[in-house]
Amino acid sequence: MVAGRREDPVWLRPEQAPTGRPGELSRAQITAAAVAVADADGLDAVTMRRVAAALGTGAASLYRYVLSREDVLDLMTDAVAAGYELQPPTADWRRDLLDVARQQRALLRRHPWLAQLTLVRPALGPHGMDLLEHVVSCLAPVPASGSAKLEAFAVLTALVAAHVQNEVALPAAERRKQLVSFAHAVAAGRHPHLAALAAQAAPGAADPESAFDDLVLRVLGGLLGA
Amino acid sequence: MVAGRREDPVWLRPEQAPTGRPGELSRAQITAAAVAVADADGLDAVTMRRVAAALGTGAASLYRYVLSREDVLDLMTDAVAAGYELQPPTADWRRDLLDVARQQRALLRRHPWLAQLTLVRPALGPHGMDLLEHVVSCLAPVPASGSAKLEAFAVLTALVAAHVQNEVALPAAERRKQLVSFAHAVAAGRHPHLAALAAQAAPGAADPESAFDDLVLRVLGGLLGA
DNA sequence: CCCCTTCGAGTACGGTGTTCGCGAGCGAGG
DNA sequence: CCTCGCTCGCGAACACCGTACTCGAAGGGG
Repeated sequence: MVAGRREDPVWLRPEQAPTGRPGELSRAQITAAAVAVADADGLDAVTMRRVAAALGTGAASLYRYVLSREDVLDLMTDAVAAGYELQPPTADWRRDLLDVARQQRALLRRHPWLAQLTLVRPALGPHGMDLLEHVVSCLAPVPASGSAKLEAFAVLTALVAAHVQNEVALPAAERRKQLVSFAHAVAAGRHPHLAALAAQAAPGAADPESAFDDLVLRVLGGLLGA
Repeated sequence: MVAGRREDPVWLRPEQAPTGRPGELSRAQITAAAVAVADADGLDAVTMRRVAAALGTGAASLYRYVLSREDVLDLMTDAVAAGYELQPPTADWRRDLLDVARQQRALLRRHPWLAQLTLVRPALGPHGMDLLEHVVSCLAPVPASGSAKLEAFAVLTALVAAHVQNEVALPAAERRKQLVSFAHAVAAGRHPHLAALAAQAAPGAADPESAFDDLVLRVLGGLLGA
């Protein structure tokens, strides 16, 4: 029960050795520095050297606190998850989960790199577990199997992350490529239904907040029964 | 109208110059080699040097056919999308879209790296456009706005990709970490609802095929009306 | 046939994550 | 109080990576 096996998640490994010279840094500091770098210059800018420089130390020093760069990414994910303000469940689980989704969207918009991380490297640290506990507790009155509830959590998370990624976290060049491809396909004439869709035009794009709410509620309804 | 601007997607740029010495390779060959490497050793193994080596050439040569490594990834995505066997729409759009989702799942399982790519770098090449056209045509009788249909396509794609990623495309070490974290959270006792869920146990996990079908149909129902 | 253009690819550059080795520093045991 | 054993900090090094430059070589249209 001493914990700390190399293949365990970061959060279960002891941060410091119990004996010897104590460290000058902490995982919390490393995590904060990494988040700051990612916020400023994106996820690719989160290199060991860069994070270390932000802390005024050398890259190799970080490995005293962390096993790999992926550990840093996991820590970043959970650090942001600490930002949820979980309200006690009400009688209306749809409202409760919509609130969670809205908070997730807000966090993802504040940290655009998180969308990619959530999608490609789903990590559940302590704060992620708290979030999951909260969601499951909100769903207590819903007559669905436990696995269905876990699935709902996973789907909701992925849905919001993908949504925000399309909203803000995709490089402008990528979005431009999509548009050009679409326009080209329409112009080529071999995609009549797409052409019809394009002709129908986007009707001013209703306010994105309520569109998001609507999307989440629809998916939730489908997942967990009307 | 000559096409070929540097910021256009790969598929719109001419593959070869119209004059001068013709190339010995082709984008198709490069794409096939890259897919083979990814199938064998994962997406991270798809390096310019490795793909070039598989073709018996040098890394720098690939840049005669491709602007960057990201171009190669886009080509890989669309190459797999060529594998869809799109049936003519029936009267039952739910069945039609479920068929698409099943095919997508099968393709993703055959090429596990694609899940990550789809989630993090959604690319719509010619075959992707054909797929989108097909989905939209299946949805013709559905009374929903065009943007709602596009949204449904995006959600469906992301949903299936995330699902397959959790099924097969996540490294065993990652899945293990999730389990350990979960068990640890339950054992710590501060997550009663999670503990209840764990106690309730997974009831033999019903056959994953029908679970997938069920998930897709539920989400579709929520998205596009009962 | 020749020349212009493109192709092939060796070499090089600046970067990455990670390991090694070693001196420095701290805390505990005698 | 001193010393021993440990850990920490971190410069240097390794094996790669994506990509730019720069040639000589090679093929096809005039």
